[in-house]
Amino acid sequence: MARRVRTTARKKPRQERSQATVDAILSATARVLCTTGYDRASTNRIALHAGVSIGSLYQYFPSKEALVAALVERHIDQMTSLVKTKLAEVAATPLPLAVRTMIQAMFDAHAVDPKLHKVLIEEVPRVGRLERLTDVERQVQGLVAAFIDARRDLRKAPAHAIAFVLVHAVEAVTHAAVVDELPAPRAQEVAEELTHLVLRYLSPG
Amino acid sequence: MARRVRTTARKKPRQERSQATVDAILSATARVLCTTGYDRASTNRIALHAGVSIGSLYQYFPSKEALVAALVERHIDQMTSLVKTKLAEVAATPLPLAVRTMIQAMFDAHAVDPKLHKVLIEEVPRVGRLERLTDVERQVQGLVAAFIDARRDLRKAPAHAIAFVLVHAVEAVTHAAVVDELPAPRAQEVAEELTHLVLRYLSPG
DNA sequence: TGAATATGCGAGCTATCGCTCGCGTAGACA
DNA sequence: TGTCTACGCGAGCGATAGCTCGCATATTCA
Repeated sequence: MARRVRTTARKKPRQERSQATVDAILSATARVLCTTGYDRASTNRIALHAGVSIGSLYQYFPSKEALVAALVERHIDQMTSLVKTKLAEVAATPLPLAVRTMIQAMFDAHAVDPKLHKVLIEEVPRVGRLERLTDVERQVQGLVAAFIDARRDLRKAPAHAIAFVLVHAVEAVTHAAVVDELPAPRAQEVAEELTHLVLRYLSPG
Repeated sequence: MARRVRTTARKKPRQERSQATVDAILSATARVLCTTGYDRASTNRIALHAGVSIGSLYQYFPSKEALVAALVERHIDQMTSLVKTKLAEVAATPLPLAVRTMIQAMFDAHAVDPKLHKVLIEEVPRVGRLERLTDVERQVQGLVAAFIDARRDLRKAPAHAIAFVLVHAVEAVTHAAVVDELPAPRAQEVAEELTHLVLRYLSPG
């Protein structure tokens, strides 16, 4: 157990069927992670659930770490692409609308695959390639800091500090609302309170 | 590996030396968790680092889960006792001071053992007895909700929603500041911004 | 059609895991 | 001092982990 050697890709799929195999493996990884948790999610079990031999799995993913890293990548892309496009869209809109939209986008992003997100955040060790999980937050922080710098209608304070507080606060509340599986009306209340929190915080008054 | 059977205590230490053994085991668990991560932290390795035989370890902790649960308990107690006493202290003080004090208390609580806290939050699977980790948050939320209800000088909104947003926001920002190992001046900035965030949010204006 | 290549297979290797159990030793009490 | 019990020990068990490797089958292309 736990040898963690090769983390780079091993072989690239050239034919259609092999691409299907790769997809099946990744999907199975997500399913098994959700149902059994990280340390019970053995590569053998994943291969079994994917309807693929363990040999095939290791033909495309050189290690368990690489496998999970690939899944993380896929999941992160799905979430961030959603948030990034929204952020670009609202760059020039009035602040209240912009904030409301972004918070909704955060909720939507977390709704992509809440259970997987939970496992990825709460159980996957952030070593090696898996560190990307934390990288993304920094990346988003940068974008938000830029967004804040570009605005003159906000209270003045170090943009990096504002971004730090804002990103983590919004992320955490959204995450908690989704992970705690709040019923829709409660979630709605929380989303509104969160919007309120951010708007009050940013207004120069 | 991974049998997870007995989770209740096995034997209670009666003599002094055995209490020392238990302490050594718990401390070693914390150290090994921090240095190797959760899934590399085997019971054998922990016993080794504690200078104790694997047999002795299992004399006091019936399973790895129980061992980690005990450590979680100890860590949580250290953190929450600090926060709870402060919360009681400031119950009747003016809001700005109360908030400032509580946020400082949160930073202090996270400073108790940041690395352990990080591992406990990010890697330990929340199954069985380990769920207590999430229980605490709900508990704190209740206390804060009560605190809010007791005050008439705040904006009116469902106390539970306010508490939800507040607790998760403050927790996340504090946690991030400590885990990211922000240099002191940056941390100070963040703490001030966080205070600002909360005060703005709570003021009725 | 046949050679070359891409893909798929799974028995099984080694390492390590969580944990047991039989036995030796230190301290308490008579 | 002898007896009883709390405490400590560590070889080693069964299970399972991550992963390899030799071989079978499907596909491409000449």
